[in-house]
Amino acid sequence: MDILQVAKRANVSTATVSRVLNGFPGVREKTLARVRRAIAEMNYVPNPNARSLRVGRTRLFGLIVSDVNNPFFPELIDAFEGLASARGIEVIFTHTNYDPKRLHNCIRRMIERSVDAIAVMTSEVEEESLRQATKAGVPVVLMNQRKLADKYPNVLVEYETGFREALDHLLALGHREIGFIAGPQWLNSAQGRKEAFTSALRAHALHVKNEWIATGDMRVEGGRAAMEKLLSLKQRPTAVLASNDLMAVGALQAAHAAKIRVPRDLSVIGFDDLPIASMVHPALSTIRHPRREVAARAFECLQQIVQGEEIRGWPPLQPHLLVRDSTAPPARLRPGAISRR
Amino acid sequence: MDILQVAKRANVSTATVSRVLNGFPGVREKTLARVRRAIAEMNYVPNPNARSLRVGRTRLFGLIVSDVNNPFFPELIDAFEGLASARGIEVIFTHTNYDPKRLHNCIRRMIERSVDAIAVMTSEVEEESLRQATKAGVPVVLMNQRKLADKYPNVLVEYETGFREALDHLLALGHREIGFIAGPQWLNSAQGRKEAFTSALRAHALHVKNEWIATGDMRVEGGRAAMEKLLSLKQRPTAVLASNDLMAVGALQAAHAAKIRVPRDLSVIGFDDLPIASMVHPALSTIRHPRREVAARAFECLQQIVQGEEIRGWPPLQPHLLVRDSTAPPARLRPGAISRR
DNA sequence: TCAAATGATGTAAAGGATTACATTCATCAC
DNA sequence: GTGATGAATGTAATCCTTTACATCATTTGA
Repeated sequence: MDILQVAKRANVSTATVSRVLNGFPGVREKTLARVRRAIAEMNYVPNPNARSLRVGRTRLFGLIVSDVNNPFFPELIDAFEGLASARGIEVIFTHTNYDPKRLHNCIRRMIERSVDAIAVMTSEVEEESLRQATKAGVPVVLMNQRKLADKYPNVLVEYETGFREALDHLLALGHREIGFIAGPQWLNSAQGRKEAFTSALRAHALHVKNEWIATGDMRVEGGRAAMEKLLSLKQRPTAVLASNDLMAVGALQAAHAAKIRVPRDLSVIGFDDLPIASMVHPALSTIRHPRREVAARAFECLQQIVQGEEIRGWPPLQPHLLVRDSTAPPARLRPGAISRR
Repeated sequence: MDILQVAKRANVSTATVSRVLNGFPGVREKTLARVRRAIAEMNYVPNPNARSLRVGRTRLFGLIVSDVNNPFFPELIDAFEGLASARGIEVIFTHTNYDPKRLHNCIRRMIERSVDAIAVMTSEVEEESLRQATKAGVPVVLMNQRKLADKYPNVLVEYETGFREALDHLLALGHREIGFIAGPQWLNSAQGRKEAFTSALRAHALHVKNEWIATGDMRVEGGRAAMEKLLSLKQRPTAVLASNDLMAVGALQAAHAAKIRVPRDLSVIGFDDLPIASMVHPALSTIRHPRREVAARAFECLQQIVQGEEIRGWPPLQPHLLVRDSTAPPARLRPGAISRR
């Protein structure tokens, strides 16, 4: 079942079979048919290792994310994999569990597998790890790594747009006291989100009130704790934005536990639009992170580099607000009081 | 940067370098050191294609799931991938989106990539698709496909145990009227779960009341609709089990919308223990599906087959009940009434 | 001391495709 | 009829590693 058998059966040389296989022009119609039939009859499939060995390309892309278990990623993976498979490219896939050391390993492994390109869709990236890829001649694309934006192709997402829309919405509802649940500032993405939030605040001529910014761990638990802190304040915000949906869900839980009703007594807005955002009660208003588009751009970008095309620069992607049920006009009660109807 | 360069630098033959690379015994200590140094200095990595071409094994496993976006799967993927990478095996990963035709494709693609083995962790499996793999000599392992259990290695999960525990719990709380939200019966897994439920009911000497079995689509929306149906009954159950957590979440939403408080007025138990189960309010009591163990067994099984070992038969895995906040003693009110304290 | 056994290393074939270059054959112009 | 042209096909080198077998050096046993 190698190409030679097919060649024999079709009474041609291996070269001709190869030409048919790869759609090269200049094979007579009749020969073509004969070869095709032979291929079909033997249901022959070419050996990808032999092919890659010779050609130097594997049609294999690497995809690295932070954490499969984080519901942010599945959609991104899905989109990336879908595009790849439509183009006959296979994806090998790993995750770092947020550990930069593991990123190093992941990249090494992928290079050893001689992937054609790597999409590093993690929140944290150390340049050192990327250098391996550069050295090995494997193109890389990153997600939202502004610090490395001039050195590596980068799919950018303009968080600020999302926050502005969220603030527009809250202001329109009448909110003026707006809190924020940030993530740990050593986390790249968390830092970016916080900066985007404060920047959006200023753009709306609101000033940043530090005690209204609590910090969580980007997970549900941390969001709950952060919200508890905000709720314990003498004067507390009437609306709270969270850096991600998981923390927003935690915030909802904290509010519920404190018998503060969302959205009547408090408005909450998340970020990302995870599937859970629409499953919790009340359904969470949130800023949709365009992760399918991120995946698509990342893929396309790699594809272009691999094919030696000019890589196109894109404007950053824009996240947009999705209004669901967790926002309403503020209660305007005296500070600390709890609405009972 | 091929093995010959390394050989030259270390003043040995390519055979010796290969021996060092693959940890074969019988290389003198000194030579070994020399070769190692050469490898390190040139930071040489062997070409996996050439290697696979020669050896006939790729150290590549395929993993096929139904749907990445279904929060059931990430943990399974995570576990599988973790085991693989610890053993120097890479995973190529696809999903069928519940479409048996795509399964066929997925398997074909993996065979074309000459993976060493395939884990088919989908709820639906058509034997026809598997035959490709058999024909190509690629071992396959399935998840919970009882119909194919004698033909293909199979990781079984005994749903019934979980349901029994759930019923034990509900009965102990005092429930006697127990409803069920089933999934579409053309879905393999949904059918299995329903059968397990009725069987568990009978094991507890409760009889199966057909109007208390509603059917959803295994998604949140379907769970909500099914629960609405159950709630509209004259005489309705005091507790409801759902075939999966997504539908249980939908059930929670329906109850909330109908101002029926869970668990005071109605107990709800899910199945799977998805991450959302602990995020919703009230935190969902559920039956934990041992999906990490499923992944581990699947992986181990494939590994054994690939290495030509005797494949071990395991007893089925047991799912267990996790009690959270969505179950409580029944209200014992007159039918249709709503508790107001 | 010598044959045999053992240990370390080397040589070269094999694995299956692609592809530069060579060849064949038909066609055409003159 | 002949040489040139171009289309179709073939030959064989190449990609890089593994590994059966060969070789050579050293040790062992009598």
